Amino acid sequence: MNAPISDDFATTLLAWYDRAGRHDLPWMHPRTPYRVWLSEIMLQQTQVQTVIPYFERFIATLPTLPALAAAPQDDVLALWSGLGYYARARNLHAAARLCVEQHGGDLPRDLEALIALPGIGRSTAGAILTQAWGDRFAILDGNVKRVLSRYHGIGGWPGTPAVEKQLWRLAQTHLPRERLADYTQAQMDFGATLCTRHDPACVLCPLQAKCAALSDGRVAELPTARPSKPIPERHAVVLLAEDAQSRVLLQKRPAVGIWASLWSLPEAGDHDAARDWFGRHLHGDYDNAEALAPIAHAFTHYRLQLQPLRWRGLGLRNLVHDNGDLRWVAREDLVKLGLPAPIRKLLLGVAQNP
DNA sequence: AAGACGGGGTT
DNA sequence: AACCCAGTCTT
Repeated sequence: MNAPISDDFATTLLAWYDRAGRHDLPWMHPRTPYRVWLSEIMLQQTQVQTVIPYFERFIATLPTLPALAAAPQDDVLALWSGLGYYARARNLHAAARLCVEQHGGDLPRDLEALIALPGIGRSTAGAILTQAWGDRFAILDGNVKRVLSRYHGIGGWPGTPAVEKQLWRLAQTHLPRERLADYTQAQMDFGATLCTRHDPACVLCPLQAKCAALSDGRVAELPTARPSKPIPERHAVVLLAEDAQSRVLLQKRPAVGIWASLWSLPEAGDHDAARDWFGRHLHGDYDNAEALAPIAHAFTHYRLQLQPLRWRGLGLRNLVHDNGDLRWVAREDLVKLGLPAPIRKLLLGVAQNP
């Protein structure tokens, strides 16, 4: 199956992009491979308006790929702090170091070589190659899945391999011969601003005459939603220990699991475990704790209830101090570390209410 | 094939 | 409260 010489879908989308698309996003000026890559990683599962301030801060601090490669992981995670999906930051960092070792400090201009880097899958590789160099590759992100599902009337959850394979084939078929960077951006903008999940602006849509979902009255039900599952709830106690200088005791989380490699408060599964941890690490009276307001934090796959307990004027037991994963941190140094969003919020709140 | 992985926004 | 979003990685 060969792509048509001139695809009406792509031509129409490009014309729409010229008058209604976004042409001034921060990573477009200048549009370098490194900036495109960083933006695409940040944009995975995250919307443009959320990404922009993080991108600006990140690129101002680490303006080049070699600068990223040379940075400590804690600095990279601090720049990512609050954006979520922290594996993206760890993979980005590792990939930058691989580029320095294997590709002369540049991002490779090759689909398979890009996919071989951690954090870059087929869609992100295509987005990088089209936007950085204008090469001819397809993308298949959430926007494109939604647009193609509707335009072609494709049912079935796009997360299933059969549906995804079909969508990839259609995405490939529609590729224009020219203006690949604009075409990639056009699809994203079209999905994000016109062909939205809820209440798409079909009345304004330049593809309305050929949209299968619109003519069949199936716009609202395509693409098929992910099967829903019950969300479990988990509870934990977090220990907010302060020393005589009001520094906070932080612990680096393990390299795997939720909030991997971020700095957080010491955490225990329940009060017995919290008391045990306190006794082994700190001088003072566990029962002298001040119970702060519980924190509710929602993830995609579970809900977390955190009970913060606060002590002041504590010291570490001599034998446990500083094996690398425990650290007293001054208030003003919190911004230098990668903290989970709810922990950062808690610590900033405590700082304002001493 | 299914689950893990964050946080913010929308409805 | 449920669902969604510029996905990728692990098992």
